[in-house]
Amino acid sequence: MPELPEVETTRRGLAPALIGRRVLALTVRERRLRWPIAADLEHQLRGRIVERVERRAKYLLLRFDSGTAIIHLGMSGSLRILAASAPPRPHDHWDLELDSGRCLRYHDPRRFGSLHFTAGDAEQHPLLARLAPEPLGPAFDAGYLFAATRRRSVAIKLLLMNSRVVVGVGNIYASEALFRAGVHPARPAGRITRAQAEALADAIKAVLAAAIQTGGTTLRDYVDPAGAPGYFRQELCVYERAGEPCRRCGARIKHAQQGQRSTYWCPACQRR
DNA sequence: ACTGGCTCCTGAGGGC
DNA sequence: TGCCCTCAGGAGCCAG
Repeated sequence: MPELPEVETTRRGLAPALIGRRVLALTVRERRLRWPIAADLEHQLRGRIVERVERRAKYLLLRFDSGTAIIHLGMSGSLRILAASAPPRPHDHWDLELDSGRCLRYHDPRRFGSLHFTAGDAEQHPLLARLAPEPLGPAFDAGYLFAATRRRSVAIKLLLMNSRVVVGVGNIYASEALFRAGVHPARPAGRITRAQAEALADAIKAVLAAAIQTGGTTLRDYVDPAGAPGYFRQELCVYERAGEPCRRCGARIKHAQQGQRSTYWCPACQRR
C-alpha cells in the first residue's frame, strides 16, 4: 500500500478539493473491496458537506457533520480528483460526486482497500480503536519505542510494521528506517539497545518526513490526487536495490524474505 | 500475550 | 504466442 507518506500526500491533495463541498451522490461500481461496501452508504453520504480531511495511520478520514467516512487504500489503491464527467476506467470502484462539478474517484486493482462510514466517534471504530501512536507525533519517541521492544523476540523489522506498536510504517519505510539507523532487520526486537532505539525513532521520523516532502514513493500504482507519482523512489537507499552498491559504503545490498515480505539491508552498515 | 502463517485480488514480468 | 510461476506500498484472522 501506500504507506503513511503516500496517504498523507493524498490527504493534502484532497483537502482543498473536498472541504466545504457537498456530496451530490456516491456511485459504487464494485462493492467487493476488502470488506463489502455497506448497502446504505449512498444514502448516508448524499447531501452531506465535507468539513475536514484527516489521516489516522494509513486511513483517510472524511469528516462530515453526520459522521466520518473511513478510507483505506490497501496495496494498490489511489484517489483522484477528476471531472465528474470523466469516463471510469477498469478498477475505478466508486465515485463521490461533488457540487463543484468534480468527483473523488477510488481506483484499486487488487481491491485490498476499504470504505466505511461511522456516525459515531471514528476513533472508537474497530479499525481505528487499537492503533498505536502516530510516528510523527510527540507520543512516539525513543523511550516509547525502547519500552515497546522489551521482551519481544520478533524481528525488529516486523515489530516496526505492527500497527499496535507504531502506525504508518510499511514494507518500504521499515527497511529504509533500519538502514538509516544502522540496525539489522532480523535483530530480535528485545535485543535493541537504548541507543539503537533512539537512532531508530529518529530515523523513522526523518524518513517519513522526507518522503512526504517529495510526495511519497511510487513503485507501481500509486499516484496523488492530481495523478502525479511520488518522487521518493530515487531517494531509497535499500528497498528494491538488491545487489546494487550501498550509497554509504559500497557493499552490495542484500535481500531476504521476512514474514512473507521482502526485506533489504546493507550487510556492512547494518550489523546483527 | 506473542508469533508466525494464510488469506483476500489483479497484473506484471520472467522462464520455457 | 501461451502457460505457469513468483512477486507486489496491507493487515485481519487464526491456530499453536
